[in-house]
Amino acid sequence: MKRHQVTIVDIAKQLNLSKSTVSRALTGHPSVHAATRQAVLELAEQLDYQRNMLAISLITNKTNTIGIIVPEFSSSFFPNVIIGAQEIASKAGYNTVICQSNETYETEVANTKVMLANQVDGLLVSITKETKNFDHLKVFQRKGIPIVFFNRVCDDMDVPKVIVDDFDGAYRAVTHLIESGRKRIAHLSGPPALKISEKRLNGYKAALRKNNIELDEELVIPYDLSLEKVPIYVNHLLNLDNPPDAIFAINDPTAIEIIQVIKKRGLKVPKDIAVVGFSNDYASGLIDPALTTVSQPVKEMGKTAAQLLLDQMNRDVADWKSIIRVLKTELIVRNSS
Amino acid sequence: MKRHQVTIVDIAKQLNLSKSTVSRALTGHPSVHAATRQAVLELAEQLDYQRNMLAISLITNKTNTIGIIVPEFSSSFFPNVIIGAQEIASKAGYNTVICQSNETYETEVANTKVMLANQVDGLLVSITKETKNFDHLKVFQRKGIPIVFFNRVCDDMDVPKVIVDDFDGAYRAVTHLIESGRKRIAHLSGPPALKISEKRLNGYKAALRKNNIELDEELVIPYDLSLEKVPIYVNHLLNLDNPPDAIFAINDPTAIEIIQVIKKRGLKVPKDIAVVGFSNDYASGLIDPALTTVSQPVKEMGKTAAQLLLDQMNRDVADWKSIIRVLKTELIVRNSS
DNA sequence: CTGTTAGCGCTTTCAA
DNA sequence: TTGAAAGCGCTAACAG
Repeated sequence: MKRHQVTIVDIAKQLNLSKSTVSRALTGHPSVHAATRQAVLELAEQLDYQRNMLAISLITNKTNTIGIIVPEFSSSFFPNVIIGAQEIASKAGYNTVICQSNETYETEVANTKVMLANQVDGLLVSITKETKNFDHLKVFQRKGIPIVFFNRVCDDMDVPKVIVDDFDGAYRAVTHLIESGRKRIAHLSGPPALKISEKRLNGYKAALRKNNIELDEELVIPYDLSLEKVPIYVNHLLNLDNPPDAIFAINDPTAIEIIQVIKKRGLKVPKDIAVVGFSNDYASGLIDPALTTVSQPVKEMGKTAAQLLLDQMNRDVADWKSIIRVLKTELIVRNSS
Repeated sequence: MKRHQVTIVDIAKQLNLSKSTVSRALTGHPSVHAATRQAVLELAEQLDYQRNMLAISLITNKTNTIGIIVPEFSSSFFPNVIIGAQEIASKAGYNTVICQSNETYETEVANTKVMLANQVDGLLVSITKETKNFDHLKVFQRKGIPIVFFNRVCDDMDVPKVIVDDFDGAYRAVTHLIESGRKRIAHLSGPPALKISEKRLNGYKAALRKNNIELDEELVIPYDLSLEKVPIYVNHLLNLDNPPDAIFAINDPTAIEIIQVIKKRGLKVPKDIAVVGFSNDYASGLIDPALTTVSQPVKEMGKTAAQLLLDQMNRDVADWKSIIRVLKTELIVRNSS
């Protein structure tokens, strides 16, 4: 069937005006007779006229849409970042198109194609744990479409980034464990390719060093963030001749899994072994024992990233800046440590 | 700055062909010489040509986009529905635009405007707790844009809906409580305007009736789903002369809040009072004690809704059907009951 | 202040 | 099989 849409021409005909005059009236152009404008606006209202953004975008080469690509959607982290970003974007008159890459490189590449097809005016990205090649993202730079990274950033590209102070957060988390008397602190780390893994690992190491605890490589296990594998690593750690008395996890979902495994083995958290996470996800306060964790200003991160993106979009390509905004974290001590 | 885009004209010029031929080659039109097509395709590839969907949409009056409006984003429920819906949509070549209404009617109305501006080809909606007037949604029907409701549906409108068997789920949850010896079962219900509230309430009542337990109106409290108000109602219930020995909550977030409040008062779940939720959110299995709840096939719901929408979109308006798809729930008994 | 003209990038008749 | 021309709905010069 054929949908009918009310167009400027319809209004122009009924009012015996030219298209351009109607257009001007509609877009608030100053040089239109007040009475004319009034008439146009009234009729438009009455006819329920909607501007055809497709046509406008075709001309202006702007879609008023920003794209957001996130690795997943299931923990509370990314949805909350998105809430923040949408708040800022919609205030500035931008819509958002959201894609999730499902933590796979191929999907992420496909997502960028979608964004290109949608002709987004800007892109917010948090990369997958697999992403090592960034050509699909560099395309945007080349096309003059600004990009801002958040959380999981790409060091290769000279664009704005919003992160938290991962090093500092990890450092404080581990220091807290040491101060509560833990001697052998393990770290279930993330994929080495991710900057956050590296920085949190460095924070962990620095805290040990500062307190004259020798780093035991045996206690540091990098893993690929597939939660179903956590039991393997935790059991491995607990089966060591000299098992750890604390585990610092790369993130909260991991820490929560760790606690489950420990409990299943009949050990007590934190008596036998303390656990600390990173993120302060919604579930972390609810689990038993409640998880000690490093909280990130999640919504804030979304807002900041969106704001940075808007700034770029209103600038000439030549003036693009590659600011790195580092947000503060906060250590939340609960019962798991 | 001026972004440059490779267009059909560029290709046509280089190959000394007409725009139309290039267009035909690109769109896989049969009547084009094999060699010509080959040449066009190769050059397009080499030039990294991207079809301008705006222009195509302008002509075809189709955007290949479906809209999704959800009340919130913070529990695990809606993100998971969206994952399911996106899976089906993208397989069919559709992009998705997601909006969250933040549980307020005004935002929902604004969201529908966004969807209209984006000229979505179809809409998936779960309404807010406040939505009583549906004019903003009926607009879509009038314009020939199909709508499918999921989870929170509108009974006023004759369109496809995907829900779970709320009555049955509630019935079984409450029956389970009765069978485990509970005598005074309270129900923290949702806003009466929402169908799910009504149906779960009816399931609750039916289970009581079936077991010859008289309904005590004092034990049924409808509330507006603002979690911060849960303590008020729970404390009220616990302060009754004859307090309940179980609470059935409209959903999991509510149940989780209830457990917190009970624990804070120094009472034990489930010894002193059992709690049962509805949804099987991610957090529900983690909380202490693990929550007994009615699980819904969440991703499935998204998939079904998207499929129903696609079906409508490929049909003439006259043939639109208003199927109601009811998905099965499952009672998951854990430690809170 | 208003009308005319051209054109955004593409598809789609209608001819050749 | 290919080309020329018209037009999707709108805006943006350029005239008047």
